[in-house]
Amino acid sequence: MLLAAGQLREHRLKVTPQRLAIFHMLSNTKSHPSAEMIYNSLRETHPTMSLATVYKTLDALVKASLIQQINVGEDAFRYDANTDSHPHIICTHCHQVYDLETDELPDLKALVAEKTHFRLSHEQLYFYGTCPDCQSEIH
Amino acid sequence: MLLAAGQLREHRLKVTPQRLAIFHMLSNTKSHPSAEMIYNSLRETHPTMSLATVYKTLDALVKASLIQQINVGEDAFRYDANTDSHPHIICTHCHQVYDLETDELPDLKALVAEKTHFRLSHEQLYFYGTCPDCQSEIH
DNA sequence: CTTTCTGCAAAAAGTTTGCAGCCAA
DNA sequence: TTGGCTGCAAACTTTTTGCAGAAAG
Repeated sequence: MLLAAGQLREHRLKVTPQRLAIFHMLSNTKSHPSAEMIYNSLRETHPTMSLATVYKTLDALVKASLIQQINVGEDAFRYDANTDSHPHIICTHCHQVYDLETDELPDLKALVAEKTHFRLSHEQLYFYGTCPDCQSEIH
Repeated sequence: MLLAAGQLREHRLKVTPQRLAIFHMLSNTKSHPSAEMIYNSLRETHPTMSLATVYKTLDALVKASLIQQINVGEDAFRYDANTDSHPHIICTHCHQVYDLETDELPDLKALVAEKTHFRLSHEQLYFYGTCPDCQSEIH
């Protein structure tokens, strides 16, 4: 992937097959996978890659602001190639994590900054419930 | 503490000194402590209490909906005796966690439910930044 | 050729569990 | 009395780290 390689180079990160695979996989999914999920999904194509490498790569990508780490309240962190600080909605039944379009919600940052006098850097908004698919499945 | 004892009994939990101490400590702080912080702060008065007991007690209190567990994105969980699902604001400098009054923010739940067709159960809203105290300290 | 990266294994950190004895009801 | 609770130690899970060899630039 030329694009990914360029982005890595810009941050003075060496372009390795492992990094390309992880970054590429994250860029082409909407599933917000955990480190373990990434590791398992790349096992077929990269059978020698270790879980430690997945963690080190994710750490490098987060530090370079090429991906973001999110914490939906499960045991493990999830990763997202969309680096905007956008709200997520999580199905507590199937554990899928979906994006919410930012423009669908009012901007709270300015309001909170005004009320609290904090200098705000980012926010994390999570909504939990049952997704439409799981709702019909339960019935 | 009579109040706390009664709340424990209502949920068929035995009233023990350890549970009273933990519940009481959580009810009288605004600091959203972690299990470790609770353990350390009760060491003086309850030197024989183990960290495992703190975890088991917190688990029992969460299950009884007497406290809530929050996940501000740090390594460890934090606990809050305020069981309403209210937004938090976290100082990334001093790691303090503050409450935000719910009525200061618009209610997003109905809006999100309408847009996504999820059946929503709860939400977690976290704002990150530098608190006023740390802002002046840095200068 | 230098520096960074990988992959293995071991360690760390937070949390959970098994179990024997203890205590609230 | 008895079923639930405590406290200890051991286990477990996710993530981090040290290090030797491998690969990128």
